[in-house]
Amino acid sequence: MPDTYVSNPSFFKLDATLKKIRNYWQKTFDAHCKEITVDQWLLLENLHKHKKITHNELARLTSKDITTISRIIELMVKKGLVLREAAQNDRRKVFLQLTPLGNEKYKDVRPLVLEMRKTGWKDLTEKDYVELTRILDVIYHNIP
Amino acid sequence: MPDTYVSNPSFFKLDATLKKIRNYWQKTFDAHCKEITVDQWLLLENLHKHKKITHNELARLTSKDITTISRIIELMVKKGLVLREAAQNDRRKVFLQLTPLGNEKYKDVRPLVLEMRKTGWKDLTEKDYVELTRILDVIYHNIP
DNA sequence: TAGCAATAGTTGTATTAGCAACTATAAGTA
DNA sequence: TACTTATAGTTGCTAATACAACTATTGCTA
Repeated sequence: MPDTYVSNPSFFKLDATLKKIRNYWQKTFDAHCKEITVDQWLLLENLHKHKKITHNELARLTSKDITTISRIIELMVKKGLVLREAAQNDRRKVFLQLTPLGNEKYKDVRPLVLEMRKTGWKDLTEKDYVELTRILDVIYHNIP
Repeated sequence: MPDTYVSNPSFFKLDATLKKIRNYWQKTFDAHCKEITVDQWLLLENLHKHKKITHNELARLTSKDITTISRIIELMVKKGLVLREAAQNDRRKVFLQLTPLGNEKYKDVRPLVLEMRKTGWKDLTEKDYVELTRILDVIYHNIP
């Protein structure tokens, strides 16, 4: 591998792109008074999809630390979006699920998210999507 | 664009990959007792390259908020890596530059970074690098 | 059964992130 | 010159991140 790749800041480009996306999403949420953060949205999306899961499972699904999950969920419980429910057969576990308000919020915010994804992918093809996915997967699995 | 791309979590994959890289870098720094964070390294790298720049310029170069720069630099000054120097002709400006210790730190950490970049790019080609760069650039510029 | 390891989750602490509000200085304009 | 606007940077606040240390519970094993 030529030194140019090695010295070229791909990490930086990933970081800058992600920050741009994150900022755009947050500003759009704010502009539409959705009162939700980008990461809270990610948890909302996963809770909507998986219905009833634990902190640990949510952490694995979102690539977030379980302590981070614990704190974001705390905020979402305070907002009335999420319900914590102790598991019957294992008193260490806590099941998480969306409240009716949480489900409403999901339906309310989702169209915005679809629009924003479209905006980001404008002028890119299916092949580009496959390529990006492939390359990121290789990088991900290269790292111990 | 088919709905699969729109609904597919490319944001999530970017986030997960970046987190994986960031974690790996930090753990490697820690394992070698470099006493530096990933973002402090990014500033160190830019200060080494540009010698003498302001907070604002550093913010633009790193895609970071100027408040974030201000606080990271604060920590680096405390560590003796960076020197703040008031500009002569404009008393609002502060020039930043590496101390001799900062330059040492750069030379000390850089080999680790090169190694880690190689690890991440293992099994990927020059074409992959160009593709990734191109796609991320398009996404970046798609976003208002 | 007693003891130890593993698992689920929380709390403490430090770092990064970004917005709003602030001070200080410089530049442009009536 | 006086007033307004723009620029450079800091501070307050809230959120997300990650490691370490902790509690509580479960499972394994001698």
